Amino acid sequence: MKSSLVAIEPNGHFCKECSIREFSVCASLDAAELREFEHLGRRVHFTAGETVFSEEDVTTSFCNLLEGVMRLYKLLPDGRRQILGFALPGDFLGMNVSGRHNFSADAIGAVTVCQFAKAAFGRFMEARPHLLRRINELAVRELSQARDHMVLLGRRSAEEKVATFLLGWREQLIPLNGPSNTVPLPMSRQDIADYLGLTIETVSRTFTRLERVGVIEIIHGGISLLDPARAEALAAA
Amino acid sequence: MKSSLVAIEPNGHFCKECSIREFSVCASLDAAELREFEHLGRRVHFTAGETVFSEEDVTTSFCNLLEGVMRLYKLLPDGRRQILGFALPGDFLGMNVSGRHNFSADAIGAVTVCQFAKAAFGRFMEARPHLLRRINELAVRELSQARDHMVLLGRRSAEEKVATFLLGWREQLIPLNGPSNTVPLPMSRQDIADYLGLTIETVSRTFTRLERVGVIEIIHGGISLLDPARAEALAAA
DNA sequence: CTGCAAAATTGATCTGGGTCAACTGGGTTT
DNA sequence: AAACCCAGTTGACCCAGATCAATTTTGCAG
Repeated sequence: MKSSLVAIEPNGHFCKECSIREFSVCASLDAAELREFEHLGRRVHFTAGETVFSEEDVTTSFCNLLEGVMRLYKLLPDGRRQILGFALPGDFLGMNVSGRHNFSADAIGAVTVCQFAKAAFGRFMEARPHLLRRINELAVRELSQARDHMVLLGRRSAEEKVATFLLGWREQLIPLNGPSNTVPLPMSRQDIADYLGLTIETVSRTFTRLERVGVIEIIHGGISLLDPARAEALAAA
Repeated sequence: MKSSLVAIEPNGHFCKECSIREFSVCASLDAAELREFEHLGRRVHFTAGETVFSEEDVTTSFCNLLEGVMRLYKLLPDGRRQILGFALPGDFLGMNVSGRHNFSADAIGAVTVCQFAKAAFGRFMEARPHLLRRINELAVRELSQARDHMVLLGRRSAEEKVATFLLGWREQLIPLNGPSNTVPLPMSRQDIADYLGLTIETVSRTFTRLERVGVIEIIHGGISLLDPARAEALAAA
């Protein structure tokens, strides 16, 4: 699980060709700034299950997810896990106020990130309020998602949780893959359970029930959303 | 419940005498800026149970809580409620990215806020990156709290939830009242239940149980924390 | 003080989702 | 192709916390 051997590419990378440039923090930078910016970041690869950073680690760098999916989570001392969310390409990770990460992040499958030394990034941002504004915008959006998730965790039934998750995940994938009723689920059932505050068995049973009533079809590596309207209704949106 | 008659003070208010200046966003402003800033805000009073703003309302103003306690919450269509948190003096409310509030806020008891027109505040902030930085810092701190609360809602037992809440609320009150084992609880049992994802009966029973084992004493308008160490242990921090 | 309504507590019972355990099936190793 | 592994599914049973139903307590208005 621990990140042991990590490939770091030599710094021959150009932001202007970056696939996520228009989604991420970098979207706020102009051509001249990008040229300076690309010297700050270096691409780093992780394989399935590797930990990119851990809660309570001192934050030495921020990172921008380029490829792959990550799970963001917190652990209780006795090992109970709550997954806070799944990160997708374009997500910017590492902002905090204490100087330490306040959650952990693992690669689900292969992952590439663009890593920035905290100090250098901070200096670069110092003189560029538009970058700060962009980061603030992302933080506020994330807060809004966190609030929605609190409602889900505190007040929704298992079936509502699963339906809400499937619809929300489909939504999250739109900027990457375009809209589709075929929803890939790269994370395990255990990950889904820990995201929804359920057990793996309850998630599995709920999937089967949703399939039996014709709302979804369980396919290899994901689900197919057969009846989105019905799913919306079950989600009690 | 709806805010009907609201007292608005004439604008004879000076920031430099404001009780929360050093805690809140205003902490980032210098004397000259404060003089300009104080023309933007106006004090508004609310009485117990009044709604300060509602989810989905277009955001026309931000506000800074000056006195009193507020509950911040979201409702599901069928009336289930999740309280996201309790706001205390110094808290800055209203930041969002969609132009609409993404939660509702009620006064618990009498409340005074310092209200800023969104446009004017935005213009003021435009030229002052340090204010933006301060707001970002508050957003990031709030995100961290939201993540902790997700863990509580998704993975903790009723007893852990209640113990965690009491300790957390005591902590939150320190900047206002100083440290104390006498913890006022201005919110109702129902509010606590909706904050913790429990029912009012479970909260009540858990309080009684904690009292029976000598961890707390239930007093008028709050509790007294008799055995903080034991409470920490029950909270499974 | 009296009467009433809202908030809180307590008890009895029920149930959604957890726990424990067995089984299935696809993928990998030998 | 046999042996194994591990994620996922399914079934049987259980229990923490919800629900339902009285009380009891508190806060106030008259």
